[in-house]
Amino acid sequence: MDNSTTDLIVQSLTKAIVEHRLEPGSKLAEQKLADHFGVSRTLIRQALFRMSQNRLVRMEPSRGAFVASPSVEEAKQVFAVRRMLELEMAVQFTRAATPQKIKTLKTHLAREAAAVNAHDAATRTELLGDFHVRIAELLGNFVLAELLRELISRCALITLMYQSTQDAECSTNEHNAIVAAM
Amino acid sequence: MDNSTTDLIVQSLTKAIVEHRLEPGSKLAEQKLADHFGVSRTLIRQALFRMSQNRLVRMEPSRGAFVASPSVEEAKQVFAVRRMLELEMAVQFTRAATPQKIKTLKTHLAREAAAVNAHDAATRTELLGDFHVRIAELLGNFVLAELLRELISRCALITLMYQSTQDAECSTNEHNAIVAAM
DNA sequence: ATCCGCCAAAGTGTATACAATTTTCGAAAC
DNA sequence: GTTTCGAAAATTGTATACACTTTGGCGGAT
Repeated sequence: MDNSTTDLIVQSLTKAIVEHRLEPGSKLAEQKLADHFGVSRTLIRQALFRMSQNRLVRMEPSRGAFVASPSVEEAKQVFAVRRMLELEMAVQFTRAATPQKIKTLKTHLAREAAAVNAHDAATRTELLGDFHVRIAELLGNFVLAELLRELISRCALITLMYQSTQDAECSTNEHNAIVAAM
Repeated sequence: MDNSTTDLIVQSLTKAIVEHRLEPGSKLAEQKLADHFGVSRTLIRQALFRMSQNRLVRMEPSRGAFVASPSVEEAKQVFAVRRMLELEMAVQFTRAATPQKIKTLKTHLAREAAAVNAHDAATRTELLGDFHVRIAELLGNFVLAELLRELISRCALITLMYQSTQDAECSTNEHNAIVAAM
């Protein structure tokens, strides 16, 4: 089946949510989105359906789709899972690391640094998350990489929601420390 | 939005795949399924779409949906992720365990044993997987629990595919050992 | 002024229609 | 006998239609 168009819509909406252009809790009316993207409701529904599966969107029966607004409790759990995976992943990576692989990570860190210097918050956040996805890929575990990507999207939404109260995200400095330790 | 009907279809198909009534690689024609379930293709497509997200179904553009047949490589990766999570989870649980919680697990083990004695392979497999989901729930992390459930479905499909070559699943004995160690 | 019921408007849920693509199968060519 | 071509049939992808539910507001009763 061809879901390339749906994919584009998912990506576009995901980006909008993660970049906070769509606020948590706001309604995602199907017809409005359909008009906006110039497609029928069918494709919009598919996209919303998918996004409700990775929890960026919440759907209520007969009431429609809304940008997810995870509770504090759920937020903690998502972070806990992410931490679990990334911790164990770091351990495994230090065992499997080769100079070549470490070099790849260092290249990534350089890009992070560039984004920080350019005060480009959007790509900075993106790269901060990608760091861990990259490690999963270097471990050769693409299943893990994909799972992480999903978790990271959820985390991005959460950090934006609770920005003021919580700032637990990995910093570029921490990433540098991790790579240095290998 | 109401997806209760779709949910039923997903559950039914998932069960069929995990119980090996639908072989990996076999075609899932929309109209046939629609007739079988007595609904329109719309709902079938939603169900297949969802199942392709948790990788029990693979979809090819313009060619349709097929029961997934993960490669050996992917199988290893899925197991690796599952092992990572369950390992770290066990560690955390031993720290957070209370007599009450251990008792809950023991009850679960009793049910596992019953299924083994009754030679009920289907519920046995189900309970073997549920053991870890239960631990996640006892940890209070429902996000983790749900993630695990998904991974376990994938694992079930994989073990059925490679049954002859690989038998790496946790046994009831191992579960007993884990609980005893707490 | 507030509350209740009712109707219109808007929105969702499912089915169906239709275009586009793939598959199937038979006949012709080699 | 095998391969190749092409048209019919089947299947997928998207749009649209329609029934049903929710929402919002207006008028009247209290």
